Amino acid sequence: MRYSSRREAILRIVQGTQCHPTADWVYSEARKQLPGISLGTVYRNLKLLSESGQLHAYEGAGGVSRFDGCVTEHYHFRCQRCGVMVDVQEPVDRELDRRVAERTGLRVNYHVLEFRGLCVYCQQNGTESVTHE
Amino acid sequence: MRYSSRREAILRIVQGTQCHPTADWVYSEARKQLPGISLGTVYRNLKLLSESGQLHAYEGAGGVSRFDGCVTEHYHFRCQRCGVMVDVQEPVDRELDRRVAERTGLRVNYHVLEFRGLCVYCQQNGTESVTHE
DNA sequence: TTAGGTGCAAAACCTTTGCCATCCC
DNA sequence: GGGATGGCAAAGGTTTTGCACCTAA
Repeated sequence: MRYSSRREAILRIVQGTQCHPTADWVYSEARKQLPGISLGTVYRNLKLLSESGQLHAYEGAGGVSRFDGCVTEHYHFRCQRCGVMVDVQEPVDRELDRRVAERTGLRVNYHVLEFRGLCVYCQQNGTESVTHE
Repeated sequence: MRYSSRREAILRIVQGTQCHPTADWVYSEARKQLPGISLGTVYRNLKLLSESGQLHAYEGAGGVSRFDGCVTEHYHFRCQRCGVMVDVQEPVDRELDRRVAERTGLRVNYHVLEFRGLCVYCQQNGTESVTHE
């Protein structure tokens, strides 16, 4: 994969945030640095970067993907009301993969675990609008 | 929610399969019984049924939702090559939710766990086409 | 030089929605 | 009768893609 300034910027943007951004959020950030960048380029590079393991992609509610520059295995929590995605500090259980593989014959590479519920903000603001983050 | 023959048929179709179907698959099955049914109706009812807890929806790869008539908590495996989704018989760890909730202040209702890897078929047919299931 | 990267816009894709007719209750 | 449902088709939002033009190596 050849060097490209757009790809580097995109990777840095994703790595530089904890917010598990959508492609659209990355696009608007990228335009601050590279006003001429196009949305297609953002999508193309997010895909390339995730295929090459430099970031991770998670399918989100409503068919919107979220990206994560932290490629160390970890779990997530997603708020059922506002959709915010945060990291969860809980040890990853690799033993689980081994056990399932042995029992089923499936080849298990890893597992994705997502807790669902209400984030702290939404617990306190249940009836208000859904724009915080 | 009032009775409707389309909704009943749709629910039965989802409950009657183990394949975690997409909306499109449900649509094509439904047309066998009700040739005049429309795709919009299938989507509307899948949404209603999942909101009322009579089935579960999972966001899939490529922004495609898959539905599950088995609403008992359980884990899944998804093949990274062909996308097939199967149930995994592994006890659900509710203690995990309690622990995370206590530690983080998040309200955790449940968690979604998906194993990823290669299904038995794809382990043996790695280079062929991707249409089996 | 040249294969890979980019901008732009169109297309593809899945899903939702508006409108009017139809069906439960 | 009246409000929920359904058919149809158009619109919506996200992501991909074709093509001509750049750019890194």
